[in-house]
Amino acid sequence: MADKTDQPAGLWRGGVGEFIKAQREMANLSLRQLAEIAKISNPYLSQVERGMYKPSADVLKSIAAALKISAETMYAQAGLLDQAAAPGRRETPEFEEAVRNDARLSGDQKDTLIRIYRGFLERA
Amino acid sequence: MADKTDQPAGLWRGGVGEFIKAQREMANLSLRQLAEIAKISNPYLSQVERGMYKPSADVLKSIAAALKISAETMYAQAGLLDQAAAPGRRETPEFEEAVRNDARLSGDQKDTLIRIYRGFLERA
DNA sequence: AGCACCTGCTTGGTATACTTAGCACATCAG
DNA sequence: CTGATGTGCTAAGTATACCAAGCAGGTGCT
Repeated sequence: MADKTDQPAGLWRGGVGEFIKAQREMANLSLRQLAEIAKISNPYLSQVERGMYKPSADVLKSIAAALKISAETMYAQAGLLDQAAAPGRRETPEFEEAVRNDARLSGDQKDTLIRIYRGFLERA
Repeated sequence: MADKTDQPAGLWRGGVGEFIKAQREMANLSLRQLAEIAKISNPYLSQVERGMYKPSADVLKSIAAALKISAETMYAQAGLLDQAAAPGRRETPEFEEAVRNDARLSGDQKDTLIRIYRGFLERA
């Protein structure tokens, strides 16, 4: 929670709003049109675009769908996905990513596997 | 917003809570421990685990980090990243596939990692 | 002049995400 | 048997995400 992107309260410096507004204008949609498609109220969308509120993931997903953008791109813009996930995709840390994403492993088990793995790499 | 996953109010049928609880127990963390790491209150985490509240993306991200799970995995479990996904996006990397594709590992090392991995899975 | 229909914004309220204080039951040390 | 410390949970309050109603300005049409 205590991220560098967090503002004390009430106001939020988000680039999400600007991003949404830019995408909306590029799609030639009015506030009310986009709000209706995304099933949110138009005043709220207005406030979101101006960075007064930090929309929930549900709303972000809904807006993304209305704008025909992937939810991932939206979350990335909102700073909810620490890694840049857009087009270009890296492939270096295959192993550790696979371990971290494996829901069947416990935290300790993940640490163990990664420790062994790194040990192997150092021996080369 | 008016998704199929939405319940009228107050209660939510989400599998996220169960998922979080399972991951927390696999990591041998108490409610308070995880709550402190994730910087949320422990009663709230309790309620989230029992599906009484639908946590915001911030909280999900924070919990995911505390559990050493990728935020994407978390969002997917929460139903916030459904199928559409990004165009060029690859499937989730499987552990054994990642090991076999890792050119920096020797054959023996690959076998060792996979053997340990399978041992971990059997313990569940 | 009007009226109709856009545009985005403000106001005031409701719903819900989230917190702080504290309860009830367990386990272990003295 | 106490007291200390652990577990998860309830209750009551605060903060904020979100909505419905309505206002002010712009454009066009008759």
